[in-house]
Amino acid sequence: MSTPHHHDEQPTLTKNQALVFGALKGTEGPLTAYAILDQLRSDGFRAPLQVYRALDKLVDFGMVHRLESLNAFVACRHPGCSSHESAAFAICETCGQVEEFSPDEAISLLKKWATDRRFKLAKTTVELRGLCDTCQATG
Amino acid sequence: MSTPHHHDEQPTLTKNQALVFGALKGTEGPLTAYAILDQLRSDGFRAPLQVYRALDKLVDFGMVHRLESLNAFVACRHPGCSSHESAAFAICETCGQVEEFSPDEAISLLKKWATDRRFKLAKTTVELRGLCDTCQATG
DNA sequence: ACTATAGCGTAACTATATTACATCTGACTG
DNA sequence: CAGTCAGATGTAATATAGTTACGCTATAGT
Repeated sequence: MSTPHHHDEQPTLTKNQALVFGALKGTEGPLTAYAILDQLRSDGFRAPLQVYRALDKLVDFGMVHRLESLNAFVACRHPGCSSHESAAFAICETCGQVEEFSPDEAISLLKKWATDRRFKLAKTTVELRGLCDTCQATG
Repeated sequence: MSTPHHHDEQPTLTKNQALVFGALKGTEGPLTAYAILDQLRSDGFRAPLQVYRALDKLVDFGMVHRLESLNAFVACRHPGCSSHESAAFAICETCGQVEEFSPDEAISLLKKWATDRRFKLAKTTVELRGLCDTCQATG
């Protein structure tokens, strides 16, 4: 196996990482760390740290995103996990659905702002909260 | 006094709201709710809820922003509290300094994305994490 | 006075995340 | 093979963040 690097295409996952990633992939919408823990108790998980450790790695690999405004996590839906650096999320406050998108132009403008200020950008968080199409119609 | 509305210019603050706002204004950088609580114990604050209730109102008034990626709060630095809707934050991970700015173009693009998807936008979170100019030089 | 609304005080609790420390496992080295 | 080193794991305890529940207070309108 090759040494795992930040943002490798397909890093080899440990057992715990695979279990946590599986839980996220198998769920539509975000999961909190404790929700993942509960799902994985039958697989032997006992403590939050087991989940947080796996999540740290998965986020580092670019396979999972953290939603800051929800304290929750989602599997990356980008085929091939491209462009995590420019990921943004639209979160419906009614149904909880999360749509991941890549507002490249907007992100470029933010990067330009950072460059102009000599701010060395490590991570960009863009999260839209509101009501999805369906929930507006329903409500 | 006029009835306080969302985003009125200068809403009358209650005693607790004024204390919490004062704590934030008097601090360079963000404060967590519990940090505010500790600061205000000498003013009679005893419980987190006293802080959270005041913060809810202050955020509603547009006088305070919540930083989702820090679980913390900052006083709005915009003169006259204009353009809270397009506020963004650059957060230095070394010194903790927070710079508020208004990336109007980027926000417009995000709004357009939302409109195109019929996503009814309630709140936009834009937070840049990284290293400020000074801390790059220092470190 | 009666009522409605907003604010306040306190306790208990839930939810989220980290620290500390011990153990295990596989890979590399001499 | 024994030594050792890094990464991963298991567990408990603790720290940090936020909410629910309940009752009381203040003020404005009728």
